[in-house]
Amino acid sequence: MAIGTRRDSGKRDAILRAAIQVIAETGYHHAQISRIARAAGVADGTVYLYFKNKEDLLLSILRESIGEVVHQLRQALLEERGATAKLRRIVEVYLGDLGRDAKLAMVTQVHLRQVDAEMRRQIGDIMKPFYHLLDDVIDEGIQEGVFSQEVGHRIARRMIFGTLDETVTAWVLSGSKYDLGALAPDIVRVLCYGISSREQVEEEV
Amino acid sequence: MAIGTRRDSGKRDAILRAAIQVIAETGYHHAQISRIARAAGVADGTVYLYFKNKEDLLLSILRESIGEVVHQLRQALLEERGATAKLRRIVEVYLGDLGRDAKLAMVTQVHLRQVDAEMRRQIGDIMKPFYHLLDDVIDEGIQEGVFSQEVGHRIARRMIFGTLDETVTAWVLSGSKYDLGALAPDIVRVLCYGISSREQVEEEV
Amino acid sequence: MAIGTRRDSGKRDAILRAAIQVIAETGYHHAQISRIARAAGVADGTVYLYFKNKEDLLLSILRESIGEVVHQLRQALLEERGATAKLRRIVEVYLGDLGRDAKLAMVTQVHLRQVDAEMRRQIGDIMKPFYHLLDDVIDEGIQEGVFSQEVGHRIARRMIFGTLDETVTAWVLSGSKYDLGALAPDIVRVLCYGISSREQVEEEV
Amino acid sequence: MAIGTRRDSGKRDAILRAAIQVIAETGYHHAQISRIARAAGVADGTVYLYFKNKEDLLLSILRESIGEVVHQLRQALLEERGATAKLRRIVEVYLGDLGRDAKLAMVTQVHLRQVDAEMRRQIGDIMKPFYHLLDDVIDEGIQEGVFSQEVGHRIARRMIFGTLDETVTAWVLSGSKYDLGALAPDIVRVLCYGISSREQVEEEV
DNA sequence: TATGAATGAGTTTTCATTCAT
DNA sequence: GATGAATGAAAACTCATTCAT
Repeated sequence: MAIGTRRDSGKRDAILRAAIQVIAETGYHHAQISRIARAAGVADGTVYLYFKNKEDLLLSILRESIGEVVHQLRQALLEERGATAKLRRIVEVYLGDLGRDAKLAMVTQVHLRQVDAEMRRQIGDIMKPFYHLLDDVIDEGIQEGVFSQEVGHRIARRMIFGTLDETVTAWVLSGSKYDLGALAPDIVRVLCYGISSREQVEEEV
Repeated sequence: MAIGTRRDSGKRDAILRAAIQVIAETGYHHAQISRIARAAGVADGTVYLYFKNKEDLLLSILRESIGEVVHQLRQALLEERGATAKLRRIVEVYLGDLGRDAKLAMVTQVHLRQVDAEMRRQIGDIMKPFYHLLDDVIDEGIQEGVFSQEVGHRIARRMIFGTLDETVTAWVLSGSKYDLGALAPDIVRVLCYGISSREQVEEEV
Repeated sequence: MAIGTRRDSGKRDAILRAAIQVIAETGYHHAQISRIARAAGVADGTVYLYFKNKEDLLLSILRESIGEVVHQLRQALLEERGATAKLRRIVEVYLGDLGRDAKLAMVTQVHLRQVDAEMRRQIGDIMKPFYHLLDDVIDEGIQEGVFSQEVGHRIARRMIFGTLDETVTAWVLSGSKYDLGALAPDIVRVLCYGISSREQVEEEV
Repeated sequence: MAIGTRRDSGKRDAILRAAIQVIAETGYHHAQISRIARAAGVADGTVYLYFKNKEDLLLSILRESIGEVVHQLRQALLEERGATAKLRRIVEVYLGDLGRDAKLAMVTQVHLRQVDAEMRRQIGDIMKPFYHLLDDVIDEGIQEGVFSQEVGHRIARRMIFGTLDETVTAWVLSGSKYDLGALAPDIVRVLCYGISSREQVEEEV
């Protein structure tokens, strides 16, 4: 995503790209710094000129990719009116972005999880802007009256994020063979209306 | 859950229980076999009389706990009529069981993920019976006309599992302070009807 | 010295002896654990069953050799009457012991010093019993009236220890070619009467 | 001492001073060239314009400071008549100079020793002029009849140097809190007459 | 069955030194 | 003379697993 699109510090980008490549192939614990360095065309020590340590390198991948998603989302949401439209856009951008970079998705969905408690906390911090974005849209929907106020913020957010996460992980683990972005409309529908049929809902109404 | 309820081979159970304890405390990678053995009151080598290796020990924890959940669910679902009631029961039992054993939940939700791609595949295999159970209930709901046939099986299953998973993980990471089982009704509602408000749905209908 | 004379834990002694050998040959910083292990006929990991780390291994060498010297000195001093006789015995045992094991002397006099401040503090702690022994003899001499009470404890102790240390170091660095123990009588005389000639002293008296 | 007193090549002096400062604070092995360079206000590479390598930098500190001591001693000894007076002056200048620069003393007494055998040999070479100075005074004393000819040159020199060295090291390690130079008279007395009391000596005479 | 002493493979990180500018 | 980005060699320590008893 964002990584590598800027012109400055070519080596830093090269290392990040190489890291995604190598981690996607071999997993976090088997991704040796020396392999990443070789793939980036730099010496081992050069990695440490740009990243504090291996952990920092991994977190930088997440930070910059999720940062880019959040950045794109902020732009995109300016164009949308209404919480439902904004939620749709969130799902589209999230699945679209990850669906376009299977290697990055492999790293964030699978390998990034192979870390200890301390790193998980840091990952949580990095994800916060995305959570806040979701929360804001949920808030807006409740204000507008299009989202149920009976469903708590937290439950709504966890459903949305849990569904997206499970969807991307399943796509990655199955080999990234189908078009992930194409699932967006169905995902949005199920997030908004659940799995119940219309008839069922009408009856209850 | 299932672990320790049977009377045979007390050492095997002792080792499994010790493993859950030690992994919950220190994480998978820091959970040394020697520490687990000491906690179980056996020698290091004895662990290898009951489990092929450390990986097998970890998978056994998941296999037996998820196996017990599935077993309980099968019993429970016999008492329920209608797909919606069955889905409700699944959520109740799942959240109830994990909510009663925070250490086990910590292991399955957090530490179990810190493994490589090959183990992820095996975890998928272990989870299959649970997925099938979900699929059967979704099927039944579509037949009955209470679940929408427009929503695909896979998307429905991933939404349900993704939501449950994210809910349990959030509970574990926040310190298991509140009653997880108490969330079941809200979770069921959001799974069935989504986050949209009733008024919104009526309008659309 | 003490190392290897006891019958228990043959591997621990083997590792200590190998460490003295390898450190004497290559210096502390170049003495790789794997080389020490190979020289001792054990696996690398075995070293860590007996010693906490490389630093602990080095300190153990000093602790046990100086411990043995102090032990021998305590025994020997029981046989002596008078502070001068005791001082003579200290010098004899000290030079005699180190003079009999050039490799050990090389380690304690040269390589052991190549360590950081924290280890130096620990070395100081290990040397304390030896310093105390010196102090006790100096005290006794002053009581008896054979040692000058004008010379402070500390200065006396530093002269004695500084002279012994410099003597052993010079012997080691020159290749341990002569008989170190044979220097004892001259050393004792210079410690007691200094470098002044008798005539000079008489004149002043 | 000598460092920084000459007007030429300000950078060389700046680097030497910075090196003493940084080594005194962090120890030889932790004193990175980049830190020394930063403290001196020059680039890393600049250090190598003035010193062959890190080892050469360290040896230069010793060479120039001991060189200055020897130079001062040569001047001072011209003013003295008699071996005893000269020895007194040596002790005064040595303890006085080091006592005035605790950082430099820390480097020469503690950190400078943390080096390998090869550097030890070079350190020995640098110390030679000081040893020769001692030897000359001892010679003179024997000629004059004030120093005993029974005590060998080497033993006398090692006692003198060992005592001085141990005294300075103890001062440095205890935090340089007291006046080192003030110890000179007591040190001289103990070097000349040893630790024996006058009564004791008279009896023996 | 049970023990536990012994094994040995495997990798991040630092930092003195170089050299193109 | 001066810079500082880039280099790359080098080693301690952990811990899952084995196997003789």
